[in-house]
Amino acid sequence: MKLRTNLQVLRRRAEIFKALGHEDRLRILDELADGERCVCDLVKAVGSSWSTVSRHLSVLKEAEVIADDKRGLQVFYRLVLPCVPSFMDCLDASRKGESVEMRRGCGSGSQPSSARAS
Amino acid sequence: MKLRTNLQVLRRRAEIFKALGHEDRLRILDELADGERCVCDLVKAVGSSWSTVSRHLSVLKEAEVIADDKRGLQVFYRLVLPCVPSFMDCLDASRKGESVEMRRGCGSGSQPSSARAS
DNA sequence: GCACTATTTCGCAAAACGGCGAAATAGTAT
DNA sequence: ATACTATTTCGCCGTTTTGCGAAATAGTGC
Repeated sequence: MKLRTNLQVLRRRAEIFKALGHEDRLRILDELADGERCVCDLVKAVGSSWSTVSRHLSVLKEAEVIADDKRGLQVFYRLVLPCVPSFMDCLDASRKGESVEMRRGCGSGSQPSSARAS
Repeated sequence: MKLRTNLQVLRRRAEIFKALGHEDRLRILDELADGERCVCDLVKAVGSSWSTVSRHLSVLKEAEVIADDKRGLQVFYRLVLPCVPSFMDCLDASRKGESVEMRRGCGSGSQPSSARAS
């Protein structure tokens, strides 16, 4: 019998998931998985306007998924939430339609990590 | 040098994150973490109208985070995405303001799992 | 100070989302 | 078929999110 998770915790989780719930923001995280990047790099990677990318970054930062670091004229962003990359790998393992059904064992370290590259 | 993740994969991930990005839907998943539940139970747990809860369920089902099972008059839902619960635990470990900074080791099996109960 | 570059904030319009009650659907029983 | 229960779908409407260009801000060099 597990106790019900309290509202604050649920809200915090939802904030993170909302921040992650956008294709372009996931593209940004994909870039940051390799190490920090300046906004200029991320603008190139995403392909939207500076203002749009900047807003995506502020959403991720507000949720504390990423953090920034100003150096000179540039601002560098880096991934801060530790569990994101391995969770992504687990999600990718459950491609839509392929029926996973509570298979355990996802979540730790580095999975085979297929599904890369177009 | 990691290759860029392709668009389809990003879209699939975003769909899942969007589905998870709502307080009430996380409450539903919290209930389902204990085992399957009929819609009536979930309506009680969430505290919104049937139509609203039903829509939340359809969002989660469409994203294949949960699956349903009709038995008689009732519909039972169950969790289907294996990595969700452990990811939640990792998220909870990074409470806002507490600075996690790339600490690895989240993601596998069952963490101490604090943050339960109001 | 002025010019220049990198980035964020603002203000707007379009699209997506969330919640509700009413109506529709489906299963069971009589 | 009718009645009853469990659940989903629909239509409306208010709120939030998104994307953009323009303007604002911040850091550097002269």
